Amino acid sequence: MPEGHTIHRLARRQRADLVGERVAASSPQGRFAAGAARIDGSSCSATEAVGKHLLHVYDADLVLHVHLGLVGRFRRFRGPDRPDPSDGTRLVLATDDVEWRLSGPMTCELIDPAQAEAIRASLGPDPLAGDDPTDFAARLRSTDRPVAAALLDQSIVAGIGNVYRAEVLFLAGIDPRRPASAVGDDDVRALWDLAVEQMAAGERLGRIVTVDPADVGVERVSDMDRDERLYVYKRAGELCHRCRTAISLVEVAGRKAWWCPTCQPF
DNA sequence: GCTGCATGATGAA
DNA sequence: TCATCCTGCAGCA
Repeated sequence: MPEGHTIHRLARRQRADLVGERVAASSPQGRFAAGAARIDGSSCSATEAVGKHLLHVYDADLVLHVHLGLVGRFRRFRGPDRPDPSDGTRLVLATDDVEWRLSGPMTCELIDPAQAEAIRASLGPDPLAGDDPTDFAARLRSTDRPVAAALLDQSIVAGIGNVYRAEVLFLAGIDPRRPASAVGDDDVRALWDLAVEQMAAGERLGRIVTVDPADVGVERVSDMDRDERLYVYKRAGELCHRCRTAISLVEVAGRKAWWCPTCQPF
């Protein structure tokens, strides 16, 4: 489930679990054996999320860089009854009482602080990092590509993935195919504010829920059915929670984009 | 048991 | 634009 909110949540929880602790690192799968050996026994001094990139700092300026990609997962285990790590476990980071297991990452590597800085520099502003909306506006406006393509471009805005792009465009009332350069000032600001609000909610909740409970006739998020938690994502042909129009599907930037033709005018 | 995805990104064509 | 990589799991037979 890796969009930016997932990575920020991981950084926060791993900070509480690992920072200041001596960490035992290993690679059951073997593919990161050399890297794990370099971390093993050292102390974690910081964890940080930058868009969809996760960084840990260990002794001697050793930076662990993880990008989960589409299928990567970090799972937390504690207590006496822990299942054996799956065969695909690339990395285990363990303290005396808690253990994090990484599987399927697109990237898992050791880098130095300069390389970490290069990653930060390659990314646009991150809605979950308190970054600058003006910077977002300038970057978004600089392209004629469809706004839905721009929102997935990590150098324009860091951390948005396919779910949030669909949901934020719905909430802002913008057709995904509208050229980014033609999105008005108020709409650009709304996109940013909605991304901040929704991704922060996702970070707290540990999953993406964008629907206002009132729109589906319940009082709390916890009362919503699984298929009611999103307005448009993966809902082609189903009815819009707000206006009952059938949700449409279009491909933008090689990824599926769902939208409501009534709520999201071109 | 097998197949086909999936909230991502890249490099070749 | 397409093929490819990374893994786990749901939905099948």
